[in-house]
Amino acid sequence: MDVVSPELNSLLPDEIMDTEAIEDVPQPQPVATTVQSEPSDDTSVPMETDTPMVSESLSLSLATSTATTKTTDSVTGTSVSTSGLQKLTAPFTISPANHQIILNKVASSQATEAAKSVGTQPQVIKQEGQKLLVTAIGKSGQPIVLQLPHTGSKPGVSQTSGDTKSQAPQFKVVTIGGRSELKPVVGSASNQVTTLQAQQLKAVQIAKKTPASSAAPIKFIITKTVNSKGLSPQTSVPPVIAGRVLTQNSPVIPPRTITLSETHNTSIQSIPGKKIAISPLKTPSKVTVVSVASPTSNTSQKSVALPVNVALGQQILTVQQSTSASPVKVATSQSTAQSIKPVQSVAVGGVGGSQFKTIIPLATQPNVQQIQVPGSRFHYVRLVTATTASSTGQPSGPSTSSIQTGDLSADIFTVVFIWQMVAPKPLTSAAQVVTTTQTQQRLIMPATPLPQIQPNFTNLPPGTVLAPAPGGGNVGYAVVPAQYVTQLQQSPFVTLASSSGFPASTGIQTQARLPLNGLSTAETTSRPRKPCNCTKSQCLKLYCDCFANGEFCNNCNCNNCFNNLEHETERLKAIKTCLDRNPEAFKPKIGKGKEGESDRRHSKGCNCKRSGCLKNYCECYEAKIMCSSICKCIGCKNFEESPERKTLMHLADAAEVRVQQQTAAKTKLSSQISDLLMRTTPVISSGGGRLPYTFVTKEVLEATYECLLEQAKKAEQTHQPQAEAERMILEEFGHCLMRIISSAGKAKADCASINC
DNA sequence: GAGTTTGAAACT
DNA sequence: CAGTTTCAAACTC
Repeated sequence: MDVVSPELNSLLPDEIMDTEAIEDVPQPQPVATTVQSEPSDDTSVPMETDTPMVSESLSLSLATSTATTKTTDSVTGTSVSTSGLQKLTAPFTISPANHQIILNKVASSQATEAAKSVGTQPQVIKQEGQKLLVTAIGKSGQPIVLQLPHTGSKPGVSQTSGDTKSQAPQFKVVTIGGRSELKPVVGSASNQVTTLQAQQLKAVQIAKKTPASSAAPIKFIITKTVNSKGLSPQTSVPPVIAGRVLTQNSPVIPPRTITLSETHNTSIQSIPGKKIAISPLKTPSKVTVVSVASPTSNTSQKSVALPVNVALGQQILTVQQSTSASPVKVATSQSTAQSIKPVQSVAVGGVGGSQFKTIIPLATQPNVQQIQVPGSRFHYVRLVTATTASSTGQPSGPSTSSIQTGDLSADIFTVVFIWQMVAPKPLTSAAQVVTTTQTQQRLIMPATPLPQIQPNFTNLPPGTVLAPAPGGGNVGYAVVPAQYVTQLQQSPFVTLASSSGFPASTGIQTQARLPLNGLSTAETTSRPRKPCNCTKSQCLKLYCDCFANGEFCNNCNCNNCFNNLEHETERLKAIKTCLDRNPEAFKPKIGKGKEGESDRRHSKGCNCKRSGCLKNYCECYEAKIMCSSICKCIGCKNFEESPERKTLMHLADAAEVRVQQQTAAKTKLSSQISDLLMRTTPVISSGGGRLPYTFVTKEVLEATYECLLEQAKKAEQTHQPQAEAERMILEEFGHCLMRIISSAGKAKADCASINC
């Protein structure tokens, strides 16, 4: 494992926070209750934000950001509403030691302290001593610990704060934020089968400790919605099983994968991976979920797609399940997945449908968990050590999971940032990377030097780059290119699609998109990155755009390419070399300008001499920005008042308009031709608006031919020029076609009138 | 598609 | 840090 200098952290923020590169996912603006992350959080996450997306990026809010979150069962129509729910703008914290997942920002201590100040305990969902600590980022949120229930716990039982031993056999719907009553817990495993199959909804109840008494816990709702699609009625395994929490410490405990996610045509797969691809990336638009898996885990993981709405204090984590998810697979995977792997993964689907967050168990640490949270562009994952987690329970049934309030005492050692949600792809068994994207993904995983966790990172695959956060103490960062995930998925040994329980998403764009050179997200996402053509650099130098963008070469034309998983060592070395040479080598070149200057400018400026900075040789021009004072160009014409530039821009605009018009014309013509063919093509079946008869019959063709021939003869007799003759013939042909179409339409109408 | 131009990256 | 070389993309024909 390589640790890069703290400078790496400095380059992360810009890209991370550059939300322009993030694929646009509809995210409703939070109502007044939305909690904004504090800029001060940047201390732990040194990000330079070109756009004020901090809160959104860190937000786990998925389905709704409004104060009131309502989860409705698609089948039964039952709904659970939580008032005062807000976006949970908290990163995840994972405690490998105690299976704790803390959804909180680096400054989780702040939230924890705040919670303590009000006398509240972090809400914990425990399973056999495993805790999920969900805390709001920044100030107002109180940490919530989701502790997995013991197997023997009874369904529907709400856990009070401090009762870490009590176990809930199943997920419960818990409302957090002012509501004292607990939602009825979803039925037991057996019940869940029926209930879930019917309702396709799973609710996770999370009890929140109240400051004064645990009797009236504040609730936040975690609901799981399973897509009925593809769900076989005979399926013996209910989606609820997916949410089952098993004791990781137990050797026979099946790997736990809890997917709280929108399954929107996306597949989430948790694969026991041995590697984590972490590499410094250049652009913010890419976010890759990196899995830190134990090399020893070789069993299948269970994944559960859960729409989760988590309201914590004033913060809310909302996850809605998409309808496209295949619950059948989930159930299957869960039923099949058994105790071999100690991996827990939680996937949370957001409204956007393509976004996921995954918390993956780190290495062999039993406490490591995977969490996928869809719906949030930017995610935070922190790994913390939980000192109070209890792990004695045995996983009873697939449907048993409980949420308890519990103590949170953990040492933060690792922080994982995940942003740029993407459509999940099948994961490889060798890697625990969970998410894939239509857009580029990048995973930044801060790693802390805690000794107990350090061993885990030794299992990271080559290419992993870990960097300590500047002044972050025990917090560091690791950047992983989304491409890594893609490669893992493309690897021959990656075949979890069938076992993942999630349908493999189709049409997923494997090539990550970067807001390269300041291009907008739409620009970068609308067109695929050009394949490189490197011949001598082995794609391991910045000459290679793929490498420079932190991507693996994919479908490129390069020769002797080393920018792939097969040459991880070389790649890592090259990355280090580049970083040694220039710590900001992978930082976006287009950043924010000085005060009063343009919002975007080249970080280093160009050095053009002959192009006048009006050709794409110039990086400024290529990025569609003006040259700035830091440029060293000669004969620059790329400034605001430049007539050459204006002319060029006008020409470019005109050309673009022409292209658009041509495209539209082609589309229209194609549509017309298609429509014509539809009308004239003989159709046996009368469905789909097709004409029931064959109108272009042999007789029609012969008649048309006669007409055309007659027109030709007429032209010849009148000694018309060839061009005129052709025109006449074509004109006649057009008339023939019109008559055919007219006849066809009339015949169809007549047919319809007689109901044929 | 081949060859040229260009400027960033890499090297000295 | 400056000059030179290498490199791959952009551009031209």
